[in-house]
Amino acid sequence: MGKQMTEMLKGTLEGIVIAILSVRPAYGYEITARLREMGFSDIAEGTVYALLVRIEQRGLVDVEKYPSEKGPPRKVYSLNGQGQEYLAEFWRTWSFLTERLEQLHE
Amino acid sequence: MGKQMTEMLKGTLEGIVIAILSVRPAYGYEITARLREMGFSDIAEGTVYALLVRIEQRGLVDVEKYPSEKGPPRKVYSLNGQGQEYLAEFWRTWSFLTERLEQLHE
DNA sequence: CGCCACTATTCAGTGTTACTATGTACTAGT
DNA sequence: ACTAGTACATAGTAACACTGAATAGTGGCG
Repeated sequence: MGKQMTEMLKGTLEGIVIAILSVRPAYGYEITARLREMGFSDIAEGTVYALLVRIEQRGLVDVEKYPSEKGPPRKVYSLNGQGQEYLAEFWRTWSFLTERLEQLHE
Repeated sequence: MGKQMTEMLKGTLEGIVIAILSVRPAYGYEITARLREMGFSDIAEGTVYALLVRIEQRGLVDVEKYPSEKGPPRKVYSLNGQGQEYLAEFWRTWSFLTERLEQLHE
């Protein structure tokens, strides 16, 4: 992945993952796969898991473990109230930024 | 400034400053002022100067010193060929990101 | 059985970036 | 002298995504 993308993802990847969770609960492996489908082909699994630990510690998501048919149990993350607030704030910040950048892009 | 904005600026602030320079050459103090006019009210001067040092070291800009009526000489930065390439790449990356996020935002 | 592929999570170490909080330096106005 | 405004610089910090590996469970194949 380009270095620019790496830097630009800082702050936005978190929002992206939380937006994914706002649709419906999901577990790490699944989220990674969905990101790849979206075109973020080079996001490492490790990156996603680290991010999930962070948002869990901040209390934005609730976690439950479910057995998996294949492999270790899944940790399923679901967005809670705080997470939804965070998401709303994320979209506000994002809109602010896109407006300024569109102006610059002419 | 919000923590979200701080993180989201990583990677984009550089692009914003370079986009500003693509319009016409400018010096640090001036760029800071322009950012504030744009609504980035809490971007510290130190942040901008550090960023300018970085992009100079990467060879994206040319630098010339001009005496100022008030205060120390101005370091005027102007975008060179490499900088323009970088800017083009920046817009491509930004477009990719906005497309995915708009999809998520529904 | 032993090996591989796929599923699923975790973690230590690294590099980059923006912020905080200063410090330096020059000029003009009071 | 003192203050305000202009202009640049920098050491230290926090946060984030990446690299590269390790661990663990299941099923299929030769």
